[in-house]
Amino acid sequence: MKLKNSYFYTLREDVKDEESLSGKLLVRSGMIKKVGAGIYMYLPMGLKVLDKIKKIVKEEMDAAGAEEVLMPSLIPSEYYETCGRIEALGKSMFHLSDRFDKPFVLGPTHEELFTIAAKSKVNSYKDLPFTIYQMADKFRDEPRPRYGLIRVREFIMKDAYSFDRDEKGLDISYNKMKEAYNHIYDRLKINYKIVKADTGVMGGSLSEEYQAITNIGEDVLVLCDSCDYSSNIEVSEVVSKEIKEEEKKLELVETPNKESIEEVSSYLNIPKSKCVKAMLMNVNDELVTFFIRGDRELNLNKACKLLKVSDITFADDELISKSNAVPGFTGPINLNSKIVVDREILSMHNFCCGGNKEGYHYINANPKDFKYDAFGDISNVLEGDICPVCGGKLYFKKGIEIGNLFKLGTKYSTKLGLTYLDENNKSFPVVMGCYGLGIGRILASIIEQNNDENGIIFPLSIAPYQVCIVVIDTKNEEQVNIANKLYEDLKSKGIDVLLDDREERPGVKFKDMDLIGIPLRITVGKKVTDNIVEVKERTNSEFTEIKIDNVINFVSDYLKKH
RNA sequence: CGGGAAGUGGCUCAACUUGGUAGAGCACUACAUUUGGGAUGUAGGGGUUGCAGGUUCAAAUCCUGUCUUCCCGACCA
Repeated sequence: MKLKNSYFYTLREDVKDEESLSGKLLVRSGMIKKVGAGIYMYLPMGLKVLDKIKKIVKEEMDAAGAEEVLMPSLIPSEYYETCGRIEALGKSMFHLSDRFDKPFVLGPTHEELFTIAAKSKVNSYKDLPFTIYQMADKFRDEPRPRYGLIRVREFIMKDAYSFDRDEKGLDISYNKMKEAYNHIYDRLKINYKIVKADTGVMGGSLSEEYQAITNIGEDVLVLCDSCDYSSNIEVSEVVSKEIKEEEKKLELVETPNKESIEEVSSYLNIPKSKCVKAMLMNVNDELVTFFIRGDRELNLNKACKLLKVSDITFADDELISKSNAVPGFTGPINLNSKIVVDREILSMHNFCCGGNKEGYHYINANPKDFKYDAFGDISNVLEGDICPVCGGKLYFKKGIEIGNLFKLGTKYSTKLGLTYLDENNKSFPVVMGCYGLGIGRILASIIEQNNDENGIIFPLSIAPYQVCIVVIDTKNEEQVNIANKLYEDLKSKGIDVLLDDREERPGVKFKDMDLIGIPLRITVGKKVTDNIVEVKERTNSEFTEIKIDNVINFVSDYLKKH
């Protein structure tokens, strides 16, 4: 592509609309433009990168034997009713209706349609297994779109679905996809981790996430310093060691105006880990008090699962007033509300907790001192906790979820009647897996991971152009001719090349080429009279002088090596 | 939805506190001098100050409402 007479533009300053690094760089480099919160246009340079990511994904999907299809985005609501997902997906679905008031949704995820597609094909066990996928827009009414392309409301997702006769088959299909994903993220040069995760609204038994490691990450990844344990904090198991000690006598002590764990702990000089804190919550309009160790946080995801509910919120004053709980001084002893305790509490001794009386806490409380309705692992892991696998020490990293794998099982096939007949003419539901990956989010993650003060540093595999040629003096005919010749020659070799022939000062062109992250730059300047041009890598401040005749070979070799 | 911040030429901001009819930098146009890391000078073009209402002789500025965007919390690729 030649930049003169092209749409290409860049901005010299950050826009105030974007806070994330990748968002700023994408907008400044003219790759995307915001239309509304979480809605963006992809402009030529950005689309070029997007297409390269898509191409890699497609190549690996095809290599894994998956076949591409395309599902609609506009879908009659009834398709989502069968599996109860209008309810499950709730407000995150965009609803609309046609002129006859028939309800439609914009597809937020496509398990149902893929299951229905599979029904057309599957009758016998001989029709299995197979995997189909698509690369299409998804629409989700996010509560809070943010961070540029990282959390948007309309996005391109590659979603694949595997269909097998049994769990064993699913394992094979699943692992094939996992391998394909590994190839994809390796080729994209992403620094990622695979972590265990929650199955969420998709349902099923196992979920693993591909997480790009970045500081802007929305997820906390729990990793172990001595084994390869890795898990999203939302499902990471808390393992605590019981410290045996002799039980002392329960005592109610005065703690005037000391409400928070922080205050109580320092007032009584008891470590936070020897305090128990109460979380007064609303579970289906019933007050439930959760008790966890003072230095931990309640994990709502785990709590919901334990109680088999979909939502837990903070209780309001009215709900709290129905019990004898005193906010700031709530403890499990003689509390008349439903009580759920973290199982860790049951192995603690002589701890401090609220006295259910304004200005009082108990010390030396023990599990035998109170009753509870349920217990389980309901709090978040802390850094330094014990690894549930090897006993090593856990530490955290932040990540952005850029892909995931689900073992769906038979949730959708059962509800939608996707069954096959086995060798004995017996009918069974098909066992499904689903595999998603966000194209735009991958783009954003790569930029989050690869940049410097001059802009984006794209890996060769997805750079909009592999090589750019900058003409220093566009009025110098010789320079222009040489640059054009190099451009044509590189192009004829199938190399993705960009010619900056704009009538701009050299500095402007250098800055722009750096900003958009082109890996290799050829500068055509004064030395053309000696048959010399310069070649420079985006990541290197040094350049190499090269005979014009050798440029093609040099570039070809470079691309082969990297 | 709760909490915080902000909407002024294409972009970044000033003027708002203390009402008097909008200004700078970048970008753009023309000319000149420049030309290897976002040039300089001169002269220009471009804004119903998010929208609607109100107060006032007079509103970017004060008041009310409303919309939008960003940031912090519950969702997810």
